[in-house]
Amino acid sequence: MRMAEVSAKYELSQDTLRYYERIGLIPPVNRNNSGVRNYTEDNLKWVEFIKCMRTAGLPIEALIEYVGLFQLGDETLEARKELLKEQRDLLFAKMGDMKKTLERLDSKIERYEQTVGEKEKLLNNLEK
Amino acid sequence: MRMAEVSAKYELSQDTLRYYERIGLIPPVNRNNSGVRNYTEDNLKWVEFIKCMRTAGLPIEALIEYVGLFQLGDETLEARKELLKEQRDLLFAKMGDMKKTLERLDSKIERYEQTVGEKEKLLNNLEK
DNA sequence: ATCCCACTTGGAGTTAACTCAAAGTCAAGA
DNA sequence: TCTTGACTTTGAGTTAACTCCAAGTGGGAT
Repeated sequence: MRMAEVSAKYELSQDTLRYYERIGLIPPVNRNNSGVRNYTEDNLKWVEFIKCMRTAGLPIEALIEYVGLFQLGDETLEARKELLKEQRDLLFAKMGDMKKTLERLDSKIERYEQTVGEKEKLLNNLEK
Repeated sequence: MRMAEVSAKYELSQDTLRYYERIGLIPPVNRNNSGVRNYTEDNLKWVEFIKCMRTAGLPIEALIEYVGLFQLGDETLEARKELLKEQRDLLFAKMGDMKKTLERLDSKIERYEQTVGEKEKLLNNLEK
């Protein structure tokens, strides 16, 4: 699969795809004999995985490390597991913060609804 | 309350507190006659609110707009409500993405646990 | 009186994560 | 043959959100 298609499929700009590859966030993609990238199924899986992780806000640096460990083979299973656990816990904590804020926003909005409602009632009374 | 204390209480650097005030993310804080900030209860509430919102990742730009609207008074109740709703929905969506990623990480970690476990068993067998 | 320390301002520097621009190559179609 | 268009590389530019630095001031302790 060529870059244009990959870009469309995963909604990542071509620049971003090149950038990710350049910094080692996805493993190198093979080229045809004129240097054009040809994404394999395996490449696509990486792209999809990285996109998912980035969407959730995992830092690029940690993901680069994961990809690097992966390429070193089975020796790094344990290290990869620990890395994922660490990021999982960070993500979990962040979701906790967000949940608190979401609740706070919800009750704030609720109060705004009431206040705006009362203002309207007042205006209605004046009209009569 | 002086800045050092506010900084400690909310774990925001003094630089960040000044920055927030400079860009209008918190309303202006009164100074004593030698120009030193003196945070009132009301100022502290803003600091705490903004910290909470920022921790959840709400963009500074939206928060500046909220503070601006607030300072314009009751005319802006409706606009403020809409702004909060919009940010709430964005936050909610983001949490959805993160939940998906969290689940994916959890099952990936689970698989790593199994794989690492099997490798250890293999090694144990070799030792016998 | 002098020294220290917590503050002040204005402006420059940093980091993460892209994003864009310039100049070049190659294959296919008119 | 010439052009078009999708790609290539290298390197610079951008954005958000801080973070740091230099130079200055006012008030309290020694």
